Amino acid sequence: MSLLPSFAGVASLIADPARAAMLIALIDGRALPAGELAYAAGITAQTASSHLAKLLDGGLLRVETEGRHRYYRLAGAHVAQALEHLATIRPTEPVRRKARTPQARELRFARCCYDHLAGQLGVAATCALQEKGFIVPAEDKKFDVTAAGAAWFGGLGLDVKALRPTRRGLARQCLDWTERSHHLAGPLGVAFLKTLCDAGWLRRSRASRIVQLTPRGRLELKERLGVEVQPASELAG
Amino acid sequence: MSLLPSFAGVASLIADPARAAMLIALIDGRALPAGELAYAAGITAQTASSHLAKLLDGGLLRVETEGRHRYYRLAGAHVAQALEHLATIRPTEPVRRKARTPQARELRFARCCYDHLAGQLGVAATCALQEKGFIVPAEDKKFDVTAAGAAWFGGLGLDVKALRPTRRGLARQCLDWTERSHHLAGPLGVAFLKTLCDAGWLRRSRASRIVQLTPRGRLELKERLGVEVQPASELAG
DNA sequence: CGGACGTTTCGACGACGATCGAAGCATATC
DNA sequence: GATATGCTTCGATCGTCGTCGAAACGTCCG
Repeated sequence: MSLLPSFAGVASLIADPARAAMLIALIDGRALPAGELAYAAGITAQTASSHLAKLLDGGLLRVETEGRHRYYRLAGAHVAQALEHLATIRPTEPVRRKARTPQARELRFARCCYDHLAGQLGVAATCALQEKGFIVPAEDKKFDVTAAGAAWFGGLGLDVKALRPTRRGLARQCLDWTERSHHLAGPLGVAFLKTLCDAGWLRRSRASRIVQLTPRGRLELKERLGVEVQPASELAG
Repeated sequence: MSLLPSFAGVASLIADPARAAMLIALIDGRALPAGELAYAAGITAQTASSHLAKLLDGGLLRVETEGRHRYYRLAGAHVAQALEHLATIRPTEPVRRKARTPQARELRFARCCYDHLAGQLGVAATCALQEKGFIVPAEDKKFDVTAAGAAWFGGLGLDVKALRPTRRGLARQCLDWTERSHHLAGPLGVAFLKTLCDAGWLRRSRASRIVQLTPRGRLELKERLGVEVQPASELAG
């Protein structure tokens, strides 16, 4: 009866490895041209074009034409969320730990998700903020910022009151890809990452989504938040 | 980089219509035997068995053997969440409204989901119950029944106090497929549908899951709940 | 035990769809 | 205009997977 066209249909769109690779490449919200997505998926331009058309129809992507390029991006945050939730499902068997590339390791350690901090560092920081009572989980996947929290952010030069909440609130809980936990997102999350970068605690890579923790940043995070992390290079993987 | 090997794999498990139907049948957390799932998906027992084995491997289902039955259920709340988020993705385009068969139209208008009311009518009624303050959304996808609500149900001859809550509560929020919203489920939902049928407001079809709204029912629902709906036969699509 | 029932395994068939080569369009560059 | 580049459409091939019939396995019941 096909009462659920969207459901299985959407899943089948994600099910193809090539399409999944493209979606993953787009998950941080960037817009990429078709050719680059083809490269990311390891397929020819023709095949990629066909896939992109399907994802477009399926409501997973949006596209903007600019000159002779066509830039594709996720249709919205709800798509990113759905993808992230999908990733929480794992095969039951103890999946053999694959040896990760150094890059993958760094990416897992700290990266930007849209414009906020994600990865082990992002989750650790968010946990610490909660433990200190600076932010508290609220309904609808949001965080409330406490008075103490506003003061603490202020000490970093981040004026919480100056931030303009979007329709979805000031601070949101964003499910973390690799860590299976939440990290800080929303306008506060964006400002937080920017503040930490400006202060020289973090460094964003230009080419990828990797975020590096500087020695200075490591020290400050430990002192101010009690967050103690190993740099990516020392992680087992 | 294959940071998420299981990603496309999990999606492909959901992508099959038969498997999707089984997952949907399980989305409220109940455990169902293989045969019933086969029936729900409209396939033979052999085929269903193969699908169930895959879903099991994929970490989407758990199973408990009891006598000669095998009861399958979702592997956890995270699976249900992922499924629901998937359902939020819709084709962008007001996809050319397919001419639905009269049956599909009726099914979309009102049907029973297990033993409670679903479809446009189910969602409308549930929304009205919330607006009137008779039920309020609670944690863990449950509804709480207010004192006013208990009184209102009592006026219908439905004694809320006489209902025995299951382990999952007295009233639950069940995701509605076609309407992309929640409707009332759980013991209260079951009793509600039964009461409305007994009162002659609704009529359940014996062969299918279609539920018909009688003229009397239409009038009563409008007066008592402020619910105003068009009968299925007058709907456009 | 023997028969009924629920479930799984095996094998074969058939259809859907992912893929790429070749060609067609559109835009940019000279 | 002519040519290169980025992307899409068309057509054909091929592998994969969903499907069911037949049969085996296990449990319940008389």
